Amino acid sequence: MEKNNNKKENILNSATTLFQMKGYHATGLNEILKESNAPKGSLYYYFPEGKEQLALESITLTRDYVEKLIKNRLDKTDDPIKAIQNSIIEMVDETYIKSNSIISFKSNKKISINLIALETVFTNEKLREACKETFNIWEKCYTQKLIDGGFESKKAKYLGSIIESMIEGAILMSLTKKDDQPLLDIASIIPKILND
Amino acid sequence: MEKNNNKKENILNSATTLFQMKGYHATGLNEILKESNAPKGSLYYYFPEGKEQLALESITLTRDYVEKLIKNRLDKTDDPIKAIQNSIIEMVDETYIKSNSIISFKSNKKISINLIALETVFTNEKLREACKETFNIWEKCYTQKLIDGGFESKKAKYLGSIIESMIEGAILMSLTKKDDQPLLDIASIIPKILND
DNA sequence: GTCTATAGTACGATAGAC
DNA sequence: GTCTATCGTACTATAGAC
Repeated sequence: MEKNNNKKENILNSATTLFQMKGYHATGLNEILKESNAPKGSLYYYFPEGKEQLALESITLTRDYVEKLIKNRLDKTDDPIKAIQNSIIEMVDETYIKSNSIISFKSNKKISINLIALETVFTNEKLREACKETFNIWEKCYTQKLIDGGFESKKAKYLGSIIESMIEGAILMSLTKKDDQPLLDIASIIPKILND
Repeated sequence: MEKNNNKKENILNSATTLFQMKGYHATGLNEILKESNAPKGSLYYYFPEGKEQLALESITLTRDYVEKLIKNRLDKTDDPIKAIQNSIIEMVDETYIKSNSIISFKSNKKISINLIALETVFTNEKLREACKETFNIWEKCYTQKLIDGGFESKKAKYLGSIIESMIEGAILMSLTKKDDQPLLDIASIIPKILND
């Protein structure tokens, strides 16, 4: 049973990394299987609904993993403004891909669902809904931290939406430019946005 | 000659819309040709380097189109803060896709290269570079408006980076959630970010 | 210059041996 | 339960008729 889970986990981990790096449509099942050293039969045994199920579980895996990551980081500092600022700076180490690309992404990092979100906006409602829910959960981490820090509920929600947009946008820009400056820039503006 | 351009333009316009909606890998050449009522021979006559060239020209088309759009909108208002805020609000009408999806996107709208940017980060340097340059050009529109409005050059550049990240992130969120609130939220916070 | 037919490959998925 | 062989379909790209 543990063995089964390991096998399933291997396939899912490879799929998650590949979907996040290359995208849903550019990633072939053969590639996933090659990466995880599994035969095709295994894939359809553990994921009977095929590629879509694989993507769905990849999204929820990333959702839960990143949610814990954010919460752990926010817990490290009492002041919500500094906590949020620091948590963004910590993201830089994960997202910024140096010229020797891939490596940092490849080592089982689960960072971003931005690519699969955009890929499915017009083409796959089920996956789009999963991405939407994921963003909402991450957003709520920031909102809750602000509420705990004394912000009024409605304002905290508004600010949480802005923070989430900024972070996902900066990840997009940092990846495209292969430069961590966009992420550092939005981290540094956080106090101005959150202070009264 | 005009005729040729029209034929080429038709193919390119169809490709641009499909790449932006479905992505580079999910869009087949057959689909582009069907949409633009052209035979396969035409595509390879006008775009001898095939799909990659088609994507490259799609990106530059969108780059120039959106650059003009942004500049025109920023020119409408003298105060840079209000000008930028209003230009974001005007984006809402283009980006927000209601339940009857697609239609607003389909009517030849060139809005976003976010999807193709993320798709090519790890897989196609040429296209990634084109996306990077596109983001830089759009970013400079905001930076220049701030400089013209009296902002110090270095600060204007820093703020331009933040504005561009926020906008692209909010587009991502608005599309994924099918909700214009993320874009409206970041528009409303602009004065707080830009005021001293 | 314009278009059709088709090559060659890779895809997602499945059937069925063991 | 595990794995292989293979199906049918789509893809990008090209060859070559007109």
